[in-house]
Amino acid sequence: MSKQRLLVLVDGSSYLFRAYHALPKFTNQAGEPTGAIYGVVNMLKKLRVDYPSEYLGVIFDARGKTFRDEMYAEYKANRPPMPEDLSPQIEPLHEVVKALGMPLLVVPGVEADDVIGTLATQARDAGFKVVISTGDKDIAQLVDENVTLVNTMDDKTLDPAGVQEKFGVPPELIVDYLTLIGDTVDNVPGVPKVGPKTAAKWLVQYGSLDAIIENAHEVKGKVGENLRAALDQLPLSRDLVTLRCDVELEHAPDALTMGEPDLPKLKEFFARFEFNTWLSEATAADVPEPVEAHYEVVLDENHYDQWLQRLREADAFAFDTETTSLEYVDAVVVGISFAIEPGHAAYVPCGHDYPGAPTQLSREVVLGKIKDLLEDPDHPKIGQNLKYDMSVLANHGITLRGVRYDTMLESYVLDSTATRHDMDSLALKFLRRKTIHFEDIAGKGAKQLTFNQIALDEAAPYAAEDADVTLQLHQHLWKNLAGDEPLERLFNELEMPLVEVLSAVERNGVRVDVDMLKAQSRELAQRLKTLESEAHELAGGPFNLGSPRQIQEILYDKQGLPVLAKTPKGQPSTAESVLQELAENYELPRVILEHRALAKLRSTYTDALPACVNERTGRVHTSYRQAVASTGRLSSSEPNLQNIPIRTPEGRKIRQAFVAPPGTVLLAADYSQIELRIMAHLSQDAGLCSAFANGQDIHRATAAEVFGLAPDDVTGEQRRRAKAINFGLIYGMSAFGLGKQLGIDRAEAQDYVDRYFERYPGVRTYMEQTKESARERGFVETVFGRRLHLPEIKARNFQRRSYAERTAINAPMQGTAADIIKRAMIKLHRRVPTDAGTQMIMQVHDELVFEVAEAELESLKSMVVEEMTQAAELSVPLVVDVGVGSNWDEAH
DNA sequence: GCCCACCCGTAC
DNA sequence: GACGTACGGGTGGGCC
Repeated sequence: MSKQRLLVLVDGSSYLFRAYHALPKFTNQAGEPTGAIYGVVNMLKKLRVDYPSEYLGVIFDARGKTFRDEMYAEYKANRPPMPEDLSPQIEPLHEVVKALGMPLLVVPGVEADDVIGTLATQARDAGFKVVISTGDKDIAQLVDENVTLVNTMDDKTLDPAGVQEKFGVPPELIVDYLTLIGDTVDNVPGVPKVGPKTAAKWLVQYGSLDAIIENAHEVKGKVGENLRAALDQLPLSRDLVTLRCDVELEHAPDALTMGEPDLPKLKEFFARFEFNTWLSEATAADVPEPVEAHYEVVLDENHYDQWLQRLREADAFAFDTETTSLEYVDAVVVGISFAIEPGHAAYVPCGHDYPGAPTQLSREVVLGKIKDLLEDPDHPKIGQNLKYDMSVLANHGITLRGVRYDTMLESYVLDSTATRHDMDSLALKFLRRKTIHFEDIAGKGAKQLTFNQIALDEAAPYAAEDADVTLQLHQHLWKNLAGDEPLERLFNELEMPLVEVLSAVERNGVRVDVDMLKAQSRELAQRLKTLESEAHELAGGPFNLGSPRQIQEILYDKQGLPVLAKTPKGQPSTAESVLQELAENYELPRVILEHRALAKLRSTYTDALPACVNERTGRVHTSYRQAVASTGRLSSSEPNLQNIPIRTPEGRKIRQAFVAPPGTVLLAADYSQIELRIMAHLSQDAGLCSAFANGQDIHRATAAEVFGLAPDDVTGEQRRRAKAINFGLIYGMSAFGLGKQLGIDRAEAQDYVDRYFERYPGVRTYMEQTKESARERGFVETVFGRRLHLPEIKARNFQRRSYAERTAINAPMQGTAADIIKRAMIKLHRRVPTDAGTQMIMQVHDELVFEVAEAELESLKSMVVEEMTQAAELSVPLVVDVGVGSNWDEAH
């Protein structure tokens, strides 16, 4: 015999009002009211404990008029408007209810009570027991032997006997009862002077409202007169208080089933509203059940074959390579680990050599047997930072394909502002799991072992865990990513396909003329020496020119120069802009500046770069980091090739050392003003759009507008100022910042800004809307759906909030530009022929650099321009400038 | 010898 | 306080 099904219906609107009035006026740090949300969610949680039914619906009133307003113009006319700190709680509450996994019903044109009446009736007829959670007495009319009420605030339940006891009439007379009493709040007229007592007395005496009406003539006294005077409007009142039980609904009661809670969303809400206990609960619940680890070490061919078979049969598998080095171009595989289901993983060592190491399968056998599988695009792979594994495998002639899920990128796409996306951090954050760290088994510092030197009983659990944890992370992260269409597309169509492109660009490397750099170093050293003596002479004694602290002492303490600015720590600043100003009147700052500039070039570039040339390839191989910059940009490190000097002639000489090998030339293609173009696209500002559409020099056009001149009459200085305005806007700069940048006073800078916004009003609107949307949604996004979370956009702390606002303005532009060039890179990687020596070798945010076989120059040039300009359809054209030369400086 | 915070400067 | 995103070199102090 099956148990009778139970449907719980929640009168959300009734609880919303009751919670609002019952609870103190909670607000979060950002000043958002949260009390009513807290109260309702608290009630819902309690209800789930009391009635853990499979079927449940939470019903709220919709906005706007209902059929009762049509029936009776005065309906609810006495009701005060909704308090202004309640209405902003409604939408978020709906979202929380959904995130709790509860079916939410908001039906326009009727009231929540009518929806409840309809569902209760339908459910009862379908054989359900129904419990209605409400604080509203009107709903007592629905009670029968299968429908009961519960007031979750005070835990009182009402069955038919309870209704009789409470109201003095049975449920079927509740409508009549309410009609006689009327409702002052809803402005339903009843019979004046008739309250609960009289209504119940009459109904007991006569049996129904109709009977009372029939016998109205015999009722004595003032109330009798009132009753007779009210006779005409009683039918209307009865209609108004009668719940409709035939509302057209999308779903039958048995479709109202509890879903799984959306824990990430709940966490987001609970964090935002500062419901910290629930936040911890949700955080604790958002961790998969830990599974027992069964890790195997594979040492013989038979065992390996079994694993290979399972890998081939799996829908997807996680793997990780262990190697001799973090340097991807030199790393050699010493083992591979696999996981197909959580808790089960294997490590296949194939290169551990230490005294007493067990006999292992050879690298040739291990890689040889798995090559086909790794190269098969139809076998999806899961990994953490797969670009590295891809490169390591390439070192052994294996082209990794089917690179489908990179957990590092899953985490990055979900939240680019997280500071770390390495496996250990992700495991701790998402699985609450403390993993074995590399340093735990390899040691650190000078005596750090390479992986092949680590004993298998330590290495195997570490390696197998890597594959296992990666698989578990993927399952967890993918649950959050899949189904979020924009993010899923960004991941599938942009970030994952980019992995192999970046791997190729890194492996291609750049040829650097080491002799040239070394010669530059020597020359710089000489000039530095001269400048140093000069400085020491001016200072009246030796000091370290590389030490800001010592410079500060000399300039401000010993020589008493004016302190024009301080560092964030409060120390007198010796930054360039400050010394620049001091240099107008003093000699020493000028010398320090020149020394600094040259010392920077030497230490960071001419000395450092030669050390980065790989011995085997003779080229420099940077690492592009795909999960670092919160806006979606790439970053480059070891060495950073994205900050090679260009502005000064001395700096540019370093670019001359980035050379094309014989038979090739360098081609550099960069987007012209891409971020301003994106600003035009996003803001749809007419003036900005038409300036780009007409191919104008944008800074000159801006100057013409701001200074009220014809473009041809704009001076160089005016153009420079307009350029500063344009860049400042992209960064969310204030008038203060602009003034400082241009060396003008704040009022003048404000005047520029005002005139700019007067001429380009769309830009101002866009910026305001972006901030507003960030406040509402908690994030901003790029044209291609990349998100950047801004939890501090509502911070009370001015500094934090302002910073979030500037980020909100900048991120969509910077991020869209990043998306666009990534798209172009993917397309070009697929199109560029690989046989004649042409290859992509660098990306610098808005620029791509290719090494091009001379014979292919013309075709490549048009291909690059085509793909870069077509990488996005904006409302303004994308323009790409191309240069060619034997070195990177010439190619500009 | 190693690590880290700080200051500074390079790029887009 | 005031301009977004990065990386990295040198100093100088603390720690082992």
